[in-house]
Amino acid sequence: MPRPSVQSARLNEIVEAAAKCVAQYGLEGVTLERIADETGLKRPLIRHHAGNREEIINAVVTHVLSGFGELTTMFANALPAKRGSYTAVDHLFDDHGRSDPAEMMVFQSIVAAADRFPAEAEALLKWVGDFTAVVVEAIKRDFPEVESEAAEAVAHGIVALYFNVDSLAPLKPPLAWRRYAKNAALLLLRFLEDNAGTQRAP
Amino acid sequence: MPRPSVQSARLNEIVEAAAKCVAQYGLEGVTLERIADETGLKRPLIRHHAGNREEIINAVVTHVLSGFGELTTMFANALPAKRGSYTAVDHLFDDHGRSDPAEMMVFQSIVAAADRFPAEAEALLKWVGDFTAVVVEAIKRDFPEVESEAAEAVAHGIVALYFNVDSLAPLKPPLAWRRYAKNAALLLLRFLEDNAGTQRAP
DNA sequence: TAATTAACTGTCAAGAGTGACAGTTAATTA
DNA sequence: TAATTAACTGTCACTCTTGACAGTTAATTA
Repeated sequence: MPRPSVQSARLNEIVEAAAKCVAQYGLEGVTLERIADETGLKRPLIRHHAGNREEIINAVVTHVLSGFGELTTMFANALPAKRGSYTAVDHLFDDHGRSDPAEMMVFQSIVAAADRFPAEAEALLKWVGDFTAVVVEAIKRDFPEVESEAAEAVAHGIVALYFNVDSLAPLKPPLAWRRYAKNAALLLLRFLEDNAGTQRAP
Repeated sequence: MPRPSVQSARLNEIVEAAAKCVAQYGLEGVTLERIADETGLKRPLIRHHAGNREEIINAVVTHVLSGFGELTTMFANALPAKRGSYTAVDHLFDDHGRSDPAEMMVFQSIVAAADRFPAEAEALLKWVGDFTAVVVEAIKRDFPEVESEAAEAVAHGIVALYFNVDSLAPLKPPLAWRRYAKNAALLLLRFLEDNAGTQRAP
């Protein structure tokens, strides 16, 4: 008999809006007023649904972190058993399956505030490791003879190129830069192609 | 006969302190109080020497940007005529000649705020292009026969790896990651070594 | 040593943001 | 249609930050 609750839906709206604020202004730039403007809701309502400023910031951070977690599993599942490393590169550097640009900026904000958010920073580091590990696994499936060190180097290179493209996106870099990044990633795989089983120290 | 002025020295201190604040808290997190704490000066003195909040933020941004400019020329000058590309990788991935970690965080803050600082964002983009161009030139000197597209891809890859290592530094990643990054950079150069003059499309 | 001028301090008013709460509106069901 | 409960609004007090300015201290030279 009560009025139906929209709490969870509103909470989601609010967290998404707060994420946009974090992306633009950083963690310190999150104000209830900005969230209110972004959502079209009145400021006191923001607090009613999502708690105080600190709770909202925590919610954004955990939301983004869990989003990253999902991204990793989706990414891992999208890789076929053979030539998975090439599929990975396609996924990462074609618009297909890109991450939300705002999320990447939240990522950077947490990194910058690592001192004040040690637990979150650690989770983020773990995520980067897990994400890279997915690429490493794909590489090892495709190139079973490759040395672990080389597989790690290539995987880290691919992930670094991906992060870089995404994190520079707000600067609106020339389109060619994305192509260069993808080509560089492919060059790293080419090395494995040409040297699998016959590595020397790099 | 007046008391000697320390204006310029103080201004420098203040801008450096403000840069630290930007690194930790983002552009929105810069407060005169934090700068005062960082420098040990009283808040009103901050304003006396460096102007109001907005002017200080602008000063930080231009200071960091010009620092990047210097970094580029120093970097370019440090590269010998032959095997300059390898020297570049050594410089970028060994502690030698690293950039101030705070500056990298300011970089990220400006990127995030690109909408509100279009001119600064453009300058930053130009800087990234210039910095990459230095690597491209070194590559072309070392591998004169290489296709331009491949040289760009390798240079972008090396720079991306460098940016990535620096921007993740606050997370205190495992030491191995830096080695992986350097190895990936070297693998990119290896590709040029093995394929100079006999390139096919990647 | 006295004049001069810059460095520095204390303090207050104005503005922005947060937190809290009373009160109003609206949707559902008995 | 009346009761119930959640969504929503208006507003006030408190805190934090900025901007401003009067006043004090200190170093240099005439």
